[in-house]
Amino acid sequence: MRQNHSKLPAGGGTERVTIAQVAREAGVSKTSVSRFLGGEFDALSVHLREQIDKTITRLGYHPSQMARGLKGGRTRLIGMLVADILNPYSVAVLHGAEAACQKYGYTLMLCNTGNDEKREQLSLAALHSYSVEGLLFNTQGRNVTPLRELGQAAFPVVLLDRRIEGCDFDLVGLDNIGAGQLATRHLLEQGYTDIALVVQPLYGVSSRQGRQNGFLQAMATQPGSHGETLEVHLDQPGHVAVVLQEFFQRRRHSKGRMALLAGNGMVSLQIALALRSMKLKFPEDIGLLCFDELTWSPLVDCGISTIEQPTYEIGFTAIERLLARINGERSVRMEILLDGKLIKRGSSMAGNDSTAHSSDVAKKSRAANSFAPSVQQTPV
Amino acid sequence: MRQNHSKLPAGGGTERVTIAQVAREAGVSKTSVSRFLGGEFDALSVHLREQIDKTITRLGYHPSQMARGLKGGRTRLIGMLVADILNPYSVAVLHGAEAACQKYGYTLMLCNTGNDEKREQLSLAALHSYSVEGLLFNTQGRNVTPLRELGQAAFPVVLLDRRIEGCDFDLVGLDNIGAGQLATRHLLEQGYTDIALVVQPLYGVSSRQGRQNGFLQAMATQPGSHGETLEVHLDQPGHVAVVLQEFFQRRRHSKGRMALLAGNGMVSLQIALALRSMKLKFPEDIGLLCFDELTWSPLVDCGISTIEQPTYEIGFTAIERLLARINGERSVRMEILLDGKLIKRGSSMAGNDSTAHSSDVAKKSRAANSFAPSVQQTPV
DNA sequence: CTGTTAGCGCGTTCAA
DNA sequence: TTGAACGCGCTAACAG
Repeated sequence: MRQNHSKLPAGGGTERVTIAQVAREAGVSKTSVSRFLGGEFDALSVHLREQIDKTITRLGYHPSQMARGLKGGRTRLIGMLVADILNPYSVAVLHGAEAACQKYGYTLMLCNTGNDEKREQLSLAALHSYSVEGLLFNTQGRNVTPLRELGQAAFPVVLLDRRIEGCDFDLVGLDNIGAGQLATRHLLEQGYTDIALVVQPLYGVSSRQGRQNGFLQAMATQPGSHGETLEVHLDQPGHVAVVLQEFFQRRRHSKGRMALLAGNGMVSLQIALALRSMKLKFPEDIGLLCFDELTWSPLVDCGISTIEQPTYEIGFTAIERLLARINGERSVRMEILLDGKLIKRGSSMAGNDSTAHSSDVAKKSRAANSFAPSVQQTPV
Repeated sequence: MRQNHSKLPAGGGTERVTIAQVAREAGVSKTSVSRFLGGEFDALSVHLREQIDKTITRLGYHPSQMARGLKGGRTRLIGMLVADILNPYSVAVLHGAEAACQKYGYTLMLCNTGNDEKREQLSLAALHSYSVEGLLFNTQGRNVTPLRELGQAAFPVVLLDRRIEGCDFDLVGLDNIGAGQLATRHLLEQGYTDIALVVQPLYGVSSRQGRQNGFLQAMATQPGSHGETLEVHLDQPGHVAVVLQEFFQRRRHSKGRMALLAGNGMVSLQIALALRSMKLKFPEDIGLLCFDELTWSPLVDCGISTIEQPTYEIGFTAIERLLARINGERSVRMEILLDGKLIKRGSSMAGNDSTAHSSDVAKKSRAANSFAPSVQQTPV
């Protein structure tokens, strides 16, 4: 009888050890084992406890979360919807979120929507079908009807980075306005007066709008400075170069010093590629400051100054917020905005009286072959 | 009676629509609904079919995968264990894997082990407890006992990138030997004769060993050339700089032209940082070729030459392989090795008679402040 | 073609 | 303290 617990009875498949087997071998009832698992030790005699403990480890028993979830709804599953897994920001946040899940005994179900509404819907349905206890959400705010339903049902959802119109979910992200101001002030202090914020289409994306607001507010404090927002489409190769080119031409009569403020990591990359194709160097020709600290930020030319987001913390905190909701917290909507950190590098430090002014930049950029050839494309 | 299907009966919680409700409202039995879901249309009258279809959409019914899995073991869940989610290679593979999962109607449960054995064990147990149908595995090959058990139980597992001693799981990854040769031959053709392969500790990691083998084989074809392998610890800040320094000193009497071959993306980053801290430029001072194409490869100085891996395809293929096993394929162990692609950029193209030779490099590197200060640390 | 019945592995009453 | 019995939502035999 002692050798009867072979793990490979017949066919190749792993036979699951069930609570019933444990109970039988330990000579107790299923309930006792269940209680043991649930930590209700005060309802078990010491003898039983030991007996069960031994049997469990001997058989290598692991309770089935499936069955467990089926009963009480505690699946210990959290779904995460990511807009674009190729976006380093998303991955960095994912890193923190996964760590938190592991800490609190949850498991992450990951879906990448690739910025596709349809896949978003499908993923949402899939996650729902597994009875995830909550959702971490980071996607385009388009077509929010399914989201609204979740909201009405008081289903636990925490938004990452972007607010969504008409949904009162908790949000964890960056203090975008503050970060926008921080970035802009730094550029102004360095003597830049012609500054362009380069972003992907603002269309209702609250984080982008927040950064723009911060940017505009800070610009407004400096009379005589000129600030404008450039929208670029990252899915159109070479578009960034064209937009920059136009900007340079437009400002060719300006006496001011020029700088670019990249709205996020993916824009940064495209800007860096575009500038290179135009043979423009920073900070000599133009200043540059980018949202999102990336591994390669220190590496390009004299190093790119950045606004670093506490991505790991954002992900970790978001999960904690979500767990609070899952555990029944009913307080009003919460918004946790963490601070960005300015990392100064060469790209924004031209010194106070460098050579190049707007007119020079325009000339130079015209001279170079303008339309960025073979720019490596990284979809939005 | 028609208005009776409210989704929010009482409390805030989302009440799940069950198959029983659908059956009741449609006036049929649960079995019929189940058959409908399972696509057994030939066992249903047209009338029933329509009735069920309507009721399902009206109620917004979604079958519970939990309950479904509990019964037949088809959870449509796949677990993925990632060694380090901060490693761009892992993320790129994840991207492909997730896409494949979505295509085939599976959902991915993601665990990041952070190269920690303990977390690996825990994650394995967690995934098992959810009855994942298969496992995508990419981690250190240490402590493989739990893996072996899975192997004996014929549990579907596909290995990513690295083979594991004593386990006969399918593998999808790069043709490392071929890629190593490809890389080395390119450097030799460009006139480099003193080449160092810089890798993280080889310790049983088959992919690293494969690349080294390819490297050594290619070096052996070129008499008079010198090749050596440098092991670096990425978790020790500045270690790369020290190792390179020592290499330069060791080769200071050589007449040959020097090049570095980075063993993966994370090593590339540290090498680039180290060279910069030593004020060494490529390709003037030293040639550089890196495994793993990264978004920033074209951006650093004159651009870094790379060996690009078909990461998306690796992830996608791995899932397909796994599904084949899940669906009962019993053929012998398979190894799918995809080809790397050489992307030539400035860092390996010094032209045939550039200035710098080993002796100069040694001198120059000594002159600069050698111990990389404040090197941004990115753990292994 | 269709419905009835019996579990899947577990948590949770309710008695003993 | 312990155990028997029921049900979670679903699928799969087995009848009709």
